Amino acid sequence: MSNRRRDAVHEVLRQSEGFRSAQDVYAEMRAEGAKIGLTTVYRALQALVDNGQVDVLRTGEGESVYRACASGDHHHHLVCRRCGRTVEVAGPAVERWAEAVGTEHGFTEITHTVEVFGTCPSCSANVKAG
Amino acid sequence: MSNRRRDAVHEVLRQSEGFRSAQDVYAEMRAEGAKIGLTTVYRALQALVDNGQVDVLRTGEGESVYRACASGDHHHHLVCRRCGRTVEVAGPAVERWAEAVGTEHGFTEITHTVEVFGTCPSCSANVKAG
DNA sequence: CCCGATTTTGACAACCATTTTCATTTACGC
DNA sequence: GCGTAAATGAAAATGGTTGTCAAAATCGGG
Ligand SMILES: [Zn+2]
Ligand SMILES: [Zn+2]
Ligand SMILES: [Zn+2]
Ligand SMILES: [Zn+2]
Repeated sequence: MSNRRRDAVHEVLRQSEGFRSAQDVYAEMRAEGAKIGLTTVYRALQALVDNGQVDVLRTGEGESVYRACASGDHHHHLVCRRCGRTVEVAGPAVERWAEAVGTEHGFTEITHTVEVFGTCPSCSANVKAG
Repeated sequence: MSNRRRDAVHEVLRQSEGFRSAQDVYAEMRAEGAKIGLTTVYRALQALVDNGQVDVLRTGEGESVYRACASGDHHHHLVCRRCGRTVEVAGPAVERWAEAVGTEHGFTEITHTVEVFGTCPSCSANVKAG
């Protein structure tokens, strides 16, 4: 099932370094002349998430942000809190730990969320130079 | 700096098993006859969080939920996705992993968020019993 | 093509947790 | 008591997200 709008939204995310909000994607597309509505952007993002083609997470301010990740497999993110640059990281150790801590307490169907934040090399440099 | 309202809100959280939303806490206090405003509940919760006396996290639906944790030290949570029952867990391995994965990519000032979800023993039992 | 059926779209309104405003009440120092 | 500063809360504003629904695009025969 293909969809032109959905592909356009997906493409915007592909061109992005880090996570982007729906409003943000919408603004960029409009700025570039695309004739698309905010509602459709939300729907496209939701569809991409449901399809596993895009990762989503919540910011501390309660905003959903999206990213087209290279890997379709389960992974986590190392995000620069200044510029948003994101690196995909695998963490077998964390996967095992989460599973272990869950079963240890008798819990089943264990899932987890893990995000790592920091200041990336270039942003650190800018701060020093700043 | 003491504060009657703040203590009342803190007490409600202490009596709770898992994380509670601001609206939820407010509703309970009103139901018990307390004469308090929603705004004040929000302010009290924020103050408790700033003071490190309460942990906060965001639900998938974008709602902030709060919990009075026994430990003031850095820790994480194992939360039952059905009844909300929460266990505080320490994870030295995760702490080291997060720090390592960050420095490995040249990131500094590394922080992280980790939450583990599952179905607790009693909820599993209830499901089987139907 | 032509038309009716189906899906997609998007302007606008509705939602809802949270924040801001601001007038009133309470607490504190003297 | 009195004056000042802090706390309170009702009501309005905010803002991201979702629901509504009629118009527009797409599809599939005939
Ligand atoms: Zn950066
Ligand atoms: Zn994982
Ligand atoms: Zn449970
Ligand atoms: Zn930790």
